[in-house]
Amino acid sequence: MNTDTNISRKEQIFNVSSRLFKDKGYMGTSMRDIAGELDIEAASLYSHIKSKEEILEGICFTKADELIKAMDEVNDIYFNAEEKLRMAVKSHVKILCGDLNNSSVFLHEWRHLDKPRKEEFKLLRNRYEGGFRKILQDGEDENIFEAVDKKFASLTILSTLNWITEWYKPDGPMTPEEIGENLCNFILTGLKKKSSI
Amino acid sequence: MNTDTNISRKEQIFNVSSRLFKDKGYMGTSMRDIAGELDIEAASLYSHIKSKEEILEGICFTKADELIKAMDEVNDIYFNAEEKLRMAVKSHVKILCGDLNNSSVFLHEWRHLDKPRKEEFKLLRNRYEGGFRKILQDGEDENIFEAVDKKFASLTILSTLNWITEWYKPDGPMTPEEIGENLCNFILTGLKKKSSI
DNA sequence: TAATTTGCCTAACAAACGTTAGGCAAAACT
DNA sequence: AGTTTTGCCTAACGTTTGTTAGGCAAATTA
Repeated sequence: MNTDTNISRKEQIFNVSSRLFKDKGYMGTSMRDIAGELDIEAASLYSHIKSKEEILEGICFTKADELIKAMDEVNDIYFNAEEKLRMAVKSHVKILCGDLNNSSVFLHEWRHLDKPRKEEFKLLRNRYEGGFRKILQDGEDENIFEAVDKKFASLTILSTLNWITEWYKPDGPMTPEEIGENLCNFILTGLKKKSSI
Repeated sequence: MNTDTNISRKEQIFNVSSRLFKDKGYMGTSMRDIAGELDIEAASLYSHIKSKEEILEGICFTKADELIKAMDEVNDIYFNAEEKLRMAVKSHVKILCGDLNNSSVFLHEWRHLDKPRKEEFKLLRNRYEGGFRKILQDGEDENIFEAVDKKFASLTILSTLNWITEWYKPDGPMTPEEIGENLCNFILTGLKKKSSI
């Protein structure tokens, strides 16, 4: 029945939680809901975790780290801005699509973190967005991208990418790679200097 | 102090609620929170409304109607696809920016509607998205847009537009009209046939 | 002026919430 | 073998939740 037979109970709790948080929201999901999915009592969860917030924290910060790490790699490996942007977009899409539940929680439920952790999270997120801003700036310096407002453009790009979690279905007609490819083209047609087409 | 002095208490409740729902989510906002903002007791709210859900319903469906009505108008007035798309995008941005709180609730909190109302809502939303799909199809038929997957493209467009509510500030440097204009250009560069540039 | 409606109040409700305490059997170690 | 640890249990806690009942003064209507 449960295919998660060889992963720890703690991981099971996180998996179940991220699914429920995605579907009903952090605030709409009770400890009893989570426990119910695992056929145990709510109180039993506390043998494995410290609090409900710990689950949300774990999900949000793990995902943030994953994205930031991927962005750092892109900046290490590639040199020209177009290539960087292509790879950044693709790995963003890949990370999101590969883990829809956690990604959705990362994108929408972080605001229910308590005050200090929330500020910490926003710093991380801004650092990640900064990665995109920098790539856009590089492209402008290299004279291959239009001069655009970096904040505006990076948020527009991310908005396009993030909405994927709302409609992407793993068994749908497009693979994450194809989606990434399409979105890249869409974004780059808007960004590239017309003279270079 | 309260500039809402000549609007009904019911409207005040809706206004306050949409702000709180946006900031803390529907599930994170209690009737006592709402009442507190109006300096009355939670029980007093029930002189004006039937339930908490009624507030959420009101916000979500009012906004949905507003958007659908605007889309119908666009299709009535304009004829060629590019013009239609420009106007659809602009009125979408205008409606969102003109009422950030309600828009944000409309976009993110609808899933907390109860079962039957939620299904009803999803139908409306799909009808609205259908408006965009149709415009894209028109453009393809008129031979001015690239042939693209309509569902994919319309969702990509909407994702770009909807993210506005996350960062747009009424006192920021750009007006909703300018934003709409920029986003139109961004989207249309990606869509228009290269031969027609 | 009398009657009615409006808009708030206090008090309370049952249910659901996150979490703690203490216990107990089975599994894991020494 | 005896000891410790693990992972669950039941029971309960204090709080917060949406909502109802009933009352009462001020505003509105007749």
